[in-house]
Amino acid sequence: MSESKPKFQCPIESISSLIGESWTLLILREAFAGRTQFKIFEHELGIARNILSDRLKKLVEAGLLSRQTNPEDRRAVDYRLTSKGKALLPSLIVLAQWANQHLCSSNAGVRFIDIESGDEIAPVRLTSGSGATVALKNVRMRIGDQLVEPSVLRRA
Amino acid sequence: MSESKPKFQCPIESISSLIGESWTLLILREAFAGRTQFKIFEHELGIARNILSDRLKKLVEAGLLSRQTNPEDRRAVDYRLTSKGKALLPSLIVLAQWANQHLCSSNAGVRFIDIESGDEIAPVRLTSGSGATVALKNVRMRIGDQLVEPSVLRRA
DNA sequence: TCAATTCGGTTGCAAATTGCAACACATTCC
DNA sequence: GGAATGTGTTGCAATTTGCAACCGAATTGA
Repeated sequence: MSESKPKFQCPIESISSLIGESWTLLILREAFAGRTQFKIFEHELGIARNILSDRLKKLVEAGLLSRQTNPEDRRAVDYRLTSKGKALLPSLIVLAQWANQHLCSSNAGVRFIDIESGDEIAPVRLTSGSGATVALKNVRMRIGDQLVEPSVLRRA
Repeated sequence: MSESKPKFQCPIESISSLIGESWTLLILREAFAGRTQFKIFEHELGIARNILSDRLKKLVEAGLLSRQTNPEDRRAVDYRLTSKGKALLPSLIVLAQWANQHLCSSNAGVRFIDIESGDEIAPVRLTSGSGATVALKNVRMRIGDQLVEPSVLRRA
């Protein structure tokens, strides 16, 4: 009764079970900002320790973070982004770009820059196989081999 | 005691308060798939009606969805993506691309295509101002005017 | 025309999740 | 050795979610 579409394993659904949980996206932000320690996560986020513990465990299980005792202080633990976790950075950037444009009036928020050029990462473009830019209105969702309604972007 | 960084309004934080809530991302998926009715959302997602009601209200308040009585059946309500909501599509696509690559073993999930070319939307690239591709390892987070630790992408 | 059905909610209550504070265990510092 | 630190865990209160029953307005249909 709870699943009406068991046919396809949906990527949005699977990622939703990760970042759709409270705190997880913010923990990832901290990880991308270079934070690795439990104590730092706790302090930066103001999150309850049991919840932080739970989220870190889940992120490790999901393979986004690695958990390793800090060699210099064996009380401490380093939570580091795995390559799988790092691969999520573009998502974070696109989300931040959207939020900077549509939610945060001031532009003082988090930004992402290319250390080689010093430039800020440019607004992400959707492209087709040929590399041509694809306009939002020309994007359709395909589920399995079936196109969903073209009415999605009809009205405001 | 809960906020240690009140200086900057963080875009990740603001978007986390939206899509970091259970169901919201899935509701948006359904909206992008062209669904507009309460009853359909409920049926497709298997979500409790009070929660669905709450989430739709929040999405309308946040300006991602518009709420309009259906002119043909005045019992029904159309929830439609606003332009602000539509602008979130690239985020959804990038998240889905990540999940398709890193979470969903089978490639049978949701996909996004360009109706002009018929091609699937290509993997999103990060670019600098000049349009050159930026490698993940060259991306740094900037908070306000301060670069955060360069150690982020150090080890696996 | 008037009863039954549908749509989009709301309400009350049980179950699950989150937050808080205290505790525990190993390591490190002094 | 004793105190402090880092990373948890545990128990309990508060909040959120899920479920089922109810409700009013609009529609259907006999």
